[in-house]
Amino acid sequence: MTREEYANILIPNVEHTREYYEEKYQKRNLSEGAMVLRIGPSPTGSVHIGTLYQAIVAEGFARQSNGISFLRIEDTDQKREVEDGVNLILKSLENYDIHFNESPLLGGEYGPYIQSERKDIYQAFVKDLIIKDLAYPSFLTEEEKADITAAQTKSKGRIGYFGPWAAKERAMMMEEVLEKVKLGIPYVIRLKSNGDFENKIVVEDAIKGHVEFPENDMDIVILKRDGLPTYHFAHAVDDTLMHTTHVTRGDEWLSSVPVHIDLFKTLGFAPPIYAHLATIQKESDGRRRKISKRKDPEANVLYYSEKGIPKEAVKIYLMTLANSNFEEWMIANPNENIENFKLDFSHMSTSGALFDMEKLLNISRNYLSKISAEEMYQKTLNWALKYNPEFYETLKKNKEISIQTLNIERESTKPRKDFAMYSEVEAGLWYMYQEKFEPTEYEWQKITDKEEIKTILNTYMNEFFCETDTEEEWFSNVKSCCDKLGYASNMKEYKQNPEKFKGNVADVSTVIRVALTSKSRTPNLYDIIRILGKEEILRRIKKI
RNA sequence: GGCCCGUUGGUGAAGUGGUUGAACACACAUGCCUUUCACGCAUGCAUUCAUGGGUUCAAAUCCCGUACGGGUCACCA
Repeated sequence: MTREEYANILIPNVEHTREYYEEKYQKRNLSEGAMVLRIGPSPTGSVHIGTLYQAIVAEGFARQSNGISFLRIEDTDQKREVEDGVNLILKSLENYDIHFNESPLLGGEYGPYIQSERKDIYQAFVKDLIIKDLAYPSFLTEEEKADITAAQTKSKGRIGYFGPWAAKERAMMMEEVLEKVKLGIPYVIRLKSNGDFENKIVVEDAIKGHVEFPENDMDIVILKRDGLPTYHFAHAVDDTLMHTTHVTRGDEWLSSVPVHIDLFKTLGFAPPIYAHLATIQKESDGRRRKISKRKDPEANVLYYSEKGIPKEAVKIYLMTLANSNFEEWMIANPNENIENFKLDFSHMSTSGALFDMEKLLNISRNYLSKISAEEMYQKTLNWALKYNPEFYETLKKNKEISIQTLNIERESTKPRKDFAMYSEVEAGLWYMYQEKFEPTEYEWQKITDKEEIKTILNTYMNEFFCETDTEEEWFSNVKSCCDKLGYASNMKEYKQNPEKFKGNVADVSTVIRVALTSKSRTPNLYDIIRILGKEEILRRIKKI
């Protein structure tokens, strides 16, 4: 029996050969320096913040080098796959305006872009390795594996399937193997590693720099019982056939690099450039760890949608984590599109950053303060449609007043920074709506005496209020009102002799403010008065 | 346990042997401005770069040890 016939029995029904696929996926025709990067999420649910981070990085490098970025769904673990997982990923990334050149939806010359649809490709390469005696079937049961690990732990040796531990199965005769196959004993295919643990290999990681490892000598599984490849094998085959130039991925993969180098060598491939990104971390109970979807709500990108944290802010924040010089660049180029920032591996952190919600919200506040009131309204409306239907209706009904209110002190060089999330907008707008103004309490400050409040409001409305006043006129009228009632209209004078006055202009303004809005903190009172209009003001004052 | 990576204020960090008395941003504190709030402005916040040694005229930067943190050692990615 030839090795080819042998391989055919071990991996039956493989349509094409390795040569066929190598011929099919020709080198990409790209300009000098063009980078090809990929992002390979598993369809295990909604997108992780780390996946978004990697997507931004991969897409950015590709775009800036006139290269290619593509999305490849890594669904070789069918147990973990969730319903509609592929769609969830596609939608979330689209929502963040990350545009790949190739993906399962867009297609492309190097597809399929879903690993489970590439089964034949992997098997063709595995078959080739078996023919060349570089891979072999392994019938090891769970118990046998556990026994090996136990023995290795006991003798304080290295853990894994290598050297003496693998010798027996490595040396198994074809006949013996075929007999087991005939009996229906399940098996996987393992790599027959030629590595030597005593040898050192050196890898130049684009981020971590010079890293030295012992050579891999583990006979790792390359094809699982279900006929699908392991991550390691799929990585070597796919990134070669898809002509990836730079593999960006989380640094939890760093210690797998020797395995991957071994695989590339055995397959006769040239390895790509690796760039291991530090993972985003989270601190809990005084310990740092990788941010996790299971434990940390903010690890899930859906969280930001729900809270109404703008996607633009999330992207900016992730950019500050990606490149330490990004923030400075952004301050120096306030009107530039962030996509024009040139990413650079040398400015990427080698150690994982703690996720900083405060910082994100600050970025968000700045971002939202700079967009137009119209845009702010529209974005809030979009958010509310999905997450706050009641507020959506109110917003829709009160479009003009909402935009006017959102515009208070906005179109200046130093706009207000009231909102970090769309979900906060309601708290800043409700008191402006006629039908919603049913305050449960008034936040009176220094002046709380009912009679005094009444006096102030009546005097102001009857003698000093004029609907057509400019802001200067308006405020000077407020001051006149103060003079009449024994309050200081000039703050400096008041500070010099506070005992000479009942209070000051701030106290009087506050009474008017609280009477009209129920709140002690609001944007500019003059603008609020203009927006509400005389009729509504009178109604609100009468209410008190 | 083996292997690997990391360690500069509360946080992200700049820093590549000598204008660093350690930038910048967030947070925090105080003050100023001010009709509230927000904005803005000013000041403060690491006598020191995990730690011990070494090299050097000179070290956060180079070398070695130690400690601590993280990752990995699956038919998961």
